Amino acid sequence: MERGRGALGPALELVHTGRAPTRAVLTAELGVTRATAGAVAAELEALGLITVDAHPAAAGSQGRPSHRLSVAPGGPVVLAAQIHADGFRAALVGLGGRMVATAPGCMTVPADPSHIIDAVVEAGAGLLRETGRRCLGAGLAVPSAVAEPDGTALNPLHLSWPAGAPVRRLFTEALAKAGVPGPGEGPATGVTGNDVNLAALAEHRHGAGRGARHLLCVATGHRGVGGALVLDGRLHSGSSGLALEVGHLTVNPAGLPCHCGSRGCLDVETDPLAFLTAAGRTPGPEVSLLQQARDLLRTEYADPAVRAAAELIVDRLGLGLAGLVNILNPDRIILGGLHRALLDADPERLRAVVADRSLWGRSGSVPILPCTLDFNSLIGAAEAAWQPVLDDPLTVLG
Amino acid sequence: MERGRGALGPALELVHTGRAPTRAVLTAELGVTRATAGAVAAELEALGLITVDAHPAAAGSQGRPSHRLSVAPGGPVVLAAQIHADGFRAALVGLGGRMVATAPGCMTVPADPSHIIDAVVEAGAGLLRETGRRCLGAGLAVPSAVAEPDGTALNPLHLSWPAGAPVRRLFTEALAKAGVPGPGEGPATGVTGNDVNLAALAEHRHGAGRGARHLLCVATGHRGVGGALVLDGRLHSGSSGLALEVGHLTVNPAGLPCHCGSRGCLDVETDPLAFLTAAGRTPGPEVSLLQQARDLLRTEYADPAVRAAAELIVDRLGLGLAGLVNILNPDRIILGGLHRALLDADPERLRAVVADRSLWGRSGSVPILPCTLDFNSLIGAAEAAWQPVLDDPLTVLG
DNA sequence: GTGACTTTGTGCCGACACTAAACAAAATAC
DNA sequence: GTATTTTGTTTAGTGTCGGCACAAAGTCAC
Repeated sequence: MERGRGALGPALELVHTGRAPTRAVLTAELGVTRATAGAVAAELEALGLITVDAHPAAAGSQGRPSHRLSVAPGGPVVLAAQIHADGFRAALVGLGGRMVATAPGCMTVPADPSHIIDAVVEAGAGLLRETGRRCLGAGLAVPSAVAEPDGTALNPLHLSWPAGAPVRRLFTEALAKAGVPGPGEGPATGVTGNDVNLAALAEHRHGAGRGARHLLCVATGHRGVGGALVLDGRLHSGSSGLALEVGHLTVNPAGLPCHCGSRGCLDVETDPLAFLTAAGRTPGPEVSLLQQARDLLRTEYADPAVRAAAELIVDRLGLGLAGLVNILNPDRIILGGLHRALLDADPERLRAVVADRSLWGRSGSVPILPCTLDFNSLIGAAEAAWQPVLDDPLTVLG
Repeated sequence: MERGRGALGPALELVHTGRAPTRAVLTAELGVTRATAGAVAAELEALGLITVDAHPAAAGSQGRPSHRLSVAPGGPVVLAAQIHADGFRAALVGLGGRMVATAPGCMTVPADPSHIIDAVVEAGAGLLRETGRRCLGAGLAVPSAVAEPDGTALNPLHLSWPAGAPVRRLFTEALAKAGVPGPGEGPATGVTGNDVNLAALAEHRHGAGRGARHLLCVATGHRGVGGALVLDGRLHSGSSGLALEVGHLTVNPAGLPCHCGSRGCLDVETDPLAFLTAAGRTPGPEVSLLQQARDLLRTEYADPAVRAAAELIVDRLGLGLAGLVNILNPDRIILGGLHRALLDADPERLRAVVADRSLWGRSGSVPILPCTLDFNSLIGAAEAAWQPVLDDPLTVLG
């Protein structure tokens, strides 16, 4: 008597995000009867996705103690991959955002995207062979806007890739070449997305964005600024995957010219290079601009010139965030990269600027938080790969 | 043998928006079997919401001709109300966006919002008494941002209302006072929203926005600029109803100061007053600014000064729209008010500016269309009032 | 016209996800 | 030790929908 197919996906997502620690909570969250929740949990356990503790946890409260629901420790995984300016990283990620195995691979990124995509997939496939875990999908994060439905990288700025590189196709081909299995008998099909978008998804599921209904993420990488919006738990990437290109909001009308044709864009006014320049430093070639900017902020914040530069960047960032608040009206903002470091250095200043410059900020200001997840783009790539399973476990696992 | 409760809402919405002219199309659109679609149609007919033609329409194509599905002509209605700078308007609106009866009431708007809300509701209640139609809900459009979940009007700019007027409460109280019945036994509860938001909803259901998945609307009233976004058929109004306050995007860094503290905002650079000023006209007090701007554009577009002013405003509007395209990535843009008139005057110029200044505009540009619906805010208020019925007809009607 | 074909609509049955309600289990409360 | 509270399971039943066969109403070919 197998019951609960319709509620299976939502139930798995609740356990996955840690919002259903017991069957009793699951019952309440799903809005179904105890019988249904029990059947659903039993079926997810039979599928090998979750485990139900044999012995109830320490009671503490009144009534029959409940058995703990958790993600199955030895359960299936997805292959997660990330490509960034300094190289790549591959990992196996289980449900609950758990990193099961990682293969950091630092190297210079070649101009031919297929080489590095092959390499990162091969690294992931190696992890699969070592661990022997079942693989249900694969996701890749790239530092570029990814156009839908083509799956092409439009502006791989930090990489020396050609614009329009067909990253999804290359990823899927690499998965087939490396023999990475999908949920069925065929090879896995690769999910590919922008790194900031995927990081936002990860933060929403497992990090500082939990529980937000309208989550805005803004982050700097090495150059430029990326944005992402998670609406009701789903990534909003626009009609062709190109939404939240927030880098060209005007934040300094008299500012630097930008390649977009305007001046004083968020992109060129708040990225690591802008900060280093404002502080009067000439960036060196040894480590990444982001690293140099972070180091400067950490070690020399007492220096008035550094502090003034930070405040200048914060003011401009605040102007940009205020513009986004007026347009998107999020209930939470999460910052990553250099912006996160700037928030940590002086949280009040940024919050004050945003509240002052957004239309309704004075009545009820938006919480602005640092991101909390390590490797959030990587975890986000895994989240995207898990999505089909979370939507309909039975069809995928059958 | 009542079947098809789950698909009832989607089916009604398909008939309501004219996307399901026959049961065969309904079957395909719902993705169910013919049996289910037939049962659903029968139940909606039994509820008095739709009619199924007794005789099949002229065949034309091969196979058995299908019976026509349409909105029930004498079916229930909702009370729709709109308040604008020049007064108010009330109407009864049936399914399909059909205006069944209207009561235009022009007058000056008093500083006390409850007076005019009482008046517009009383006008609507009069229509209900005259026609004897069953009323299932009520919606009100106001020219102000409406904060959620409070239902207060934050910036009733064109009206002399106090900021923060509790319009939803006043509306609901007026409905009770006037004895407007809701779907159950109690009085109707009023739905209240910003006029541009509601207009966007109406255009999406019955106008130029049909079929768009990510629809952006931008419109000028008399002063300022409003925006709205319809995502997958649902209005996106942000976490507290304040999204798409697009008026403070910077479109002219050296421009006029704005009350928001910045300069050159879309609000002050592209509204009717900006156009009249740019054309060297001093606006008179006799008709509304919007009317004067439209008249000038229609009658004197040949005048080089007027044409240059129009092009200036179009260029600035294009810059603002390009910024929104970068952030929202819509698949269609609809313009209303003066912006609509400017688009009509020179469609190519605006499209070119948006394509040129948006990041990905050159590869695939966004269609920009004029709005097509008369009284779209009013119809939108009705749409919002119909929403509970469209979501779950059985619960509302019993 | 007549028959073949195409498309639409309906009746019947079964699958199945879920509810309802009674029962059972395991803790705390007094 | 008994009552109470909360959790979990069993059983029966309900309602929605898919599958399938059949019927209806047109066009097309000749």
